[in-house]
Amino acid sequence: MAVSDQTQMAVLGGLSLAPMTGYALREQIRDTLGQFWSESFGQIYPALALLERDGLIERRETVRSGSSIFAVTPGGVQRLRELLAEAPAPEKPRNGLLLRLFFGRQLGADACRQLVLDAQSRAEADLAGLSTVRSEVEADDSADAPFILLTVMAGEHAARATLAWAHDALDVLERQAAATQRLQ
Amino acid sequence: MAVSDQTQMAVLGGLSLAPMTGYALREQIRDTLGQFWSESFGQIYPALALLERDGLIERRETVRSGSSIFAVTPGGVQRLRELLAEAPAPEKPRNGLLLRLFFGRQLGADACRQLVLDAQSRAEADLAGLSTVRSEVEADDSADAPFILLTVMAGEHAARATLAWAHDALDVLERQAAATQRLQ
DNA sequence: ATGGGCATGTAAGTAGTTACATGATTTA
DNA sequence: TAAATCATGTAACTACTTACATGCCCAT
Repeated sequence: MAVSDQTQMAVLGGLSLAPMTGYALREQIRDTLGQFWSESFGQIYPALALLERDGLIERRETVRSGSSIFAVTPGGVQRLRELLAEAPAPEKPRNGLLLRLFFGRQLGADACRQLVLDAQSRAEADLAGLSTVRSEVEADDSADAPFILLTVMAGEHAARATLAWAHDALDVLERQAAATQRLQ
Repeated sequence: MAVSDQTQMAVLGGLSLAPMTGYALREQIRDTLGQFWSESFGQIYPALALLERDGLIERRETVRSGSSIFAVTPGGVQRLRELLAEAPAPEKPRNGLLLRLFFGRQLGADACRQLVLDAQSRAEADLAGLSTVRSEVEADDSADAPFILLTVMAGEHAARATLAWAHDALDVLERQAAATQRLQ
């Protein structure tokens, strides 16, 4: 199956930070890129096979039989730069939360309120997690650190925006509930 | 082909606001839900066929031959409420901008700067568009309006967060460029 | 020795997009 | 009357996920 440019970019990029196994790469993507990117096993291994075939990554032996460390070759770095330079694909958003709120009249104000509270909790948890990541990134003086910090900052701003929105949204829902009650 | 619950929800929801043709529904989804939802023709028509088969929507004749207005039936409203009550599917994020910035060391600080500036422009445009939408929603005294307002507010908070982040990010990139220059 | 985590890979299925084909109606 | 727009629908394709199959290695 064809492997998309997007997936190749994530795989080459991940391996460019440090050579590792496919398994470790998947954990790396889930744990450090998870806030804004996702790849599944079913994408990663075919991508590794393709990139190896094209000489963009190479397999290094490990002590453990049946496993290998993948490292980006000079050609792979070149390819990564080309991929990164492509314009980001326009996103096709699918925000289940906002879709439900949009049709909130059918869902009911109480359920909407609960959805907002859930989003609030998630944003609080994200913010806590990001503060840990920020400390790590700030302690890291590698050349990658300043760029990684940009993505941490994006997560923080987004989470704080969610908290501020949740506050306003609960306000609207409360006033709306009060107005509905008056009509009854 | 199977039509996902998500698509059925968007289609039923859209038609619940007002009966319309499939074509108009697609425009409605693109123009009013576009900030947080997307559906393509290839999904909408099969969904309409399925929902009609199940008696959840009905086809009303129009003057124009070969076209029909679709309206939600009582059973369709019931189904919509069930779908809305399902927990939102966890998002699989794919933010091409943040992925590129994460590997910004390979992309280069100048290109990163340009990406941030582009995001800033888009956020400004979004904010301007949303202020128009907000006026419309505030003037609308239908029962749907307060819920639609919640999604408008979410868009506004997200856009303002992007602007604030862009400011900080340009700062980081500038300081980083200055630091790099000192080393040369 | 066995259960759990590390590791690689494939197959089947799902979801969604794009491009195409067709025709009606309106408008310039 | 020609072009643009409204309208419906399908087929081929792309991308991605999930579940499964397999085996290694370490700790208990």
